[in-house]
Amino acid sequence: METNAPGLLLDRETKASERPGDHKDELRLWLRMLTCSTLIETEIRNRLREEFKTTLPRFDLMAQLDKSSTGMTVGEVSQRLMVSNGNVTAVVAGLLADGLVDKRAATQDRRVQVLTLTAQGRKAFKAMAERHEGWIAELFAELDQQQITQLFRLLGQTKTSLHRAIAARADGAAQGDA
Amino acid sequence: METNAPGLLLDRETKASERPGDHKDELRLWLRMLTCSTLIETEIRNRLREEFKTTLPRFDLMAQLDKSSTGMTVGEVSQRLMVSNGNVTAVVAGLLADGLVDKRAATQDRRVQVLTLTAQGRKAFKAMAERHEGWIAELFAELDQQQITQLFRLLGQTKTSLHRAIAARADGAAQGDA
DNA sequence: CGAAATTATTTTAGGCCTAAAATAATTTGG
DNA sequence: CCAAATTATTTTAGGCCTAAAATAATTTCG
Repeated sequence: METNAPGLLLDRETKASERPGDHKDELRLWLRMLTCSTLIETEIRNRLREEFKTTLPRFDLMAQLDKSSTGMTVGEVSQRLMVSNGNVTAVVAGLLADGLVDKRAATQDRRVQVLTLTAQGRKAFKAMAERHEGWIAELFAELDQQQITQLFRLLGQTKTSLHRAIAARADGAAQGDA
Repeated sequence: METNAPGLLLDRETKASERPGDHKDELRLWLRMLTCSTLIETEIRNRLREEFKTTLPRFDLMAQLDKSSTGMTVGEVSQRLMVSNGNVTAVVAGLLADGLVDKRAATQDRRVQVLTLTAQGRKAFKAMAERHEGWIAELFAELDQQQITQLFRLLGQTKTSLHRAIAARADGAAQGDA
């Protein structure tokens, strides 16, 4: 059961109580998470390039559009992907040139550009998404279902913690501005 | 204790046994991990820019050099940071210009460029590293020591799984070449 | 109504990053 | 020895990404 026996792992990894003001564990955790993310991202980039001659940003953008039947605005895509508006504009330009995405001004508010996948885009995405899902499963293959669930849950708590810490600091900065 | 009561979370998240060939859980896990990494990375980039007028790649490169007393070659830094040699060359150019890093050809093998932090670079890094460690702790503040340890361990297993899957595919490709 | 403020997107300038080609130095094997 | 192969780094061309400024359209409110 791997019970965290005191005197073994814990002694070497978590003696926070003995080191007040020390936050090395959090740092090590972050570096390890970054390593995992980078390994996955790099591998997926390579495979997308080799098998589909495309890039991760393009794939990610198409994935967002694929989830929406009615199309999405530049701003919505930008928020979902956590990238700038200008970046969406640029990536969309490439997809437009390849006929994978359609862009048109909304009829009621002509500031807004609505993006949708073309039929070709939907077809291309479907093929890529299927392979992509398999690649991810391959990469996580050594984790069993329980570990996946556990990791998913811990990352959920991490996400909550991050959102709160980031919001708290943004509030502080806004206060400072006033 | 959050015991994973069947019928609640598990029913919605992990019915892999009922969906053969389905790998949605791994995909969701990856997307959540990516969200966490991106949130942290973006926040750290912003704080480094606002408080120290520097960038994450520069900070990361200085962090590597700081850990080495004798200096590191371009290739070693490139491997540790998981970026291309060319990228190291470019980032180092900026740090050289700012007097934070020193670069000199090794005496015994003049192909090799040895990088070290200057006194100014070490001092600047020390100040940033201290703040950086605090920021990371802040971001993970809502996780207790046990959750940190657990997450660290699960990510360790993930890392192993990733390395094996990536190596396996590289081997396959090498076979295919022969 | 119409000027000012707001909102959505694009443009611009600049840094990061990669793969592939080029350069430069060293090692190897005939 | 010396030509070929190898190794380390840099250069090049091009895509991604951001912040800030610019543009364009809509909304608000006096």
